[in-house]
Amino acid sequence: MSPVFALVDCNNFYASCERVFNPKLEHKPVVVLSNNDGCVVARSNEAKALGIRMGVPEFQIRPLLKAHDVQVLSSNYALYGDMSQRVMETLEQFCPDLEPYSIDEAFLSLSGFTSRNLMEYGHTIRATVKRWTGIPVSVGIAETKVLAKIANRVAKRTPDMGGVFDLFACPDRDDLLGRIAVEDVWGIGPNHARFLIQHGITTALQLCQAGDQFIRMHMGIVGLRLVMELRGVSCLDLEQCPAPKQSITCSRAFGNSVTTLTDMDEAVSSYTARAAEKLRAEELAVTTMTVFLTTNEFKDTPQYSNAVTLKLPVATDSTHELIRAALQGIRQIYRDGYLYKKAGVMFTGLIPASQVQVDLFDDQNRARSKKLMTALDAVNTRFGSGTLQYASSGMAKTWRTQFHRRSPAYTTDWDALPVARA
DNA sequence: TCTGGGGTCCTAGGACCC
DNA sequence: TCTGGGGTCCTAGGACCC
Repeated sequence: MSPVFALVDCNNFYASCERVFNPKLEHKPVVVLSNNDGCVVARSNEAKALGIRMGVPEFQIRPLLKAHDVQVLSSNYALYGDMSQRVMETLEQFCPDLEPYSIDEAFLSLSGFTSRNLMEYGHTIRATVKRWTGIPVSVGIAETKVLAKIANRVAKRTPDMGGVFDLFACPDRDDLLGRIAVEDVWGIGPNHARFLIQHGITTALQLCQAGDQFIRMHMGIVGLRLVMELRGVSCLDLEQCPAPKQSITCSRAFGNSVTTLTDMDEAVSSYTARAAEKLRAEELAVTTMTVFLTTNEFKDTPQYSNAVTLKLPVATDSTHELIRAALQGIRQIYRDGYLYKKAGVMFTGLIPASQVQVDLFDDQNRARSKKLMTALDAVNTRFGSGTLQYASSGMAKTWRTQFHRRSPAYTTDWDALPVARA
């Protein structure tokens, strides 16, 4: 059975989520900002039409935002995560062979569906997701993932396609690939794009026709796979059972610069607590932790960044042990006299929590600690994250990430349920 | 004078993704 | 004044072992 992939991708996902619960945003330019209201991370079509680029700092386009009455929102990850789940559950109804690829897109395997009219099926999927979740999606269909990505792009950018494009039904594929810029191919980043253009390869078609040796030598095995996929040879399979996590990170830019070890301790404590929650949610324990901090690279002030990697004596998932280690780490790298902008912790060497090797001389009471963590997570899930927290995370939190224009958590907080008035 | 070969593990860095 | 966060995979090189 020759493979068939569909890529279903939500249109302007964060902006669309906001619109579902706030219809006043309909037909207006909308942008969603990153943490600390720093950069634009999502744009409605109207905002794109104004020339607002992805990733641009908000302060640089402030006059434009004002002039066009652009609706500006802080990001609301609780809302987007929940909406993502609804979209994925809807897709699953159509096709159990589903790989959620990111918060706003999923690959479907339609290999067993070739007797159907794939284009029509795509339209049914699209209409149902819209009806059930309110989120508009685009569907691209082809025989490899890389080509499905391209098909999806075509679906999105060609309004008369109605949001679905089936590459199998394309009469002149070379012509189509010839119109796709090489830097727009999935897997070609800025570095490889620059290199390829220097060598006269500027379109997906030219990349498709490049020599295997040349690609292997300059872009490695990953690049070669990508080119094979462009040629219609499927090398990237649908990954249905997600591989176990390799790492868990929590890092944030500070709302205000941190200049004291006390504040740094608080920030790193709370990031460690957050990362530990994620760790327990995955039922993992950590053996190695990296702590890092850095100054503001955009500022003309003295620069410093450093990181330290600590091996934990026993793999653990308990917040207080991890905080203790993190604070030790911070002491090794913190230097007075800098304006710190960001810090974080990364857990690597993750193992299933059930397989922790206990040290013979281990002095921790593991059973007690496990009960405490279970209770802590339960309270914070029920009453909101941060209801219970460690004293070392501090109270004032002048460094805390800022969200001045956040929408309510419409779907995950009873108090924020939208109210319909008759 | 003549200085093997192959394997594993770890780490750092680069490239990419959304 | 104001510039995000969280991941993956691959590769090269060094340490170490037999």
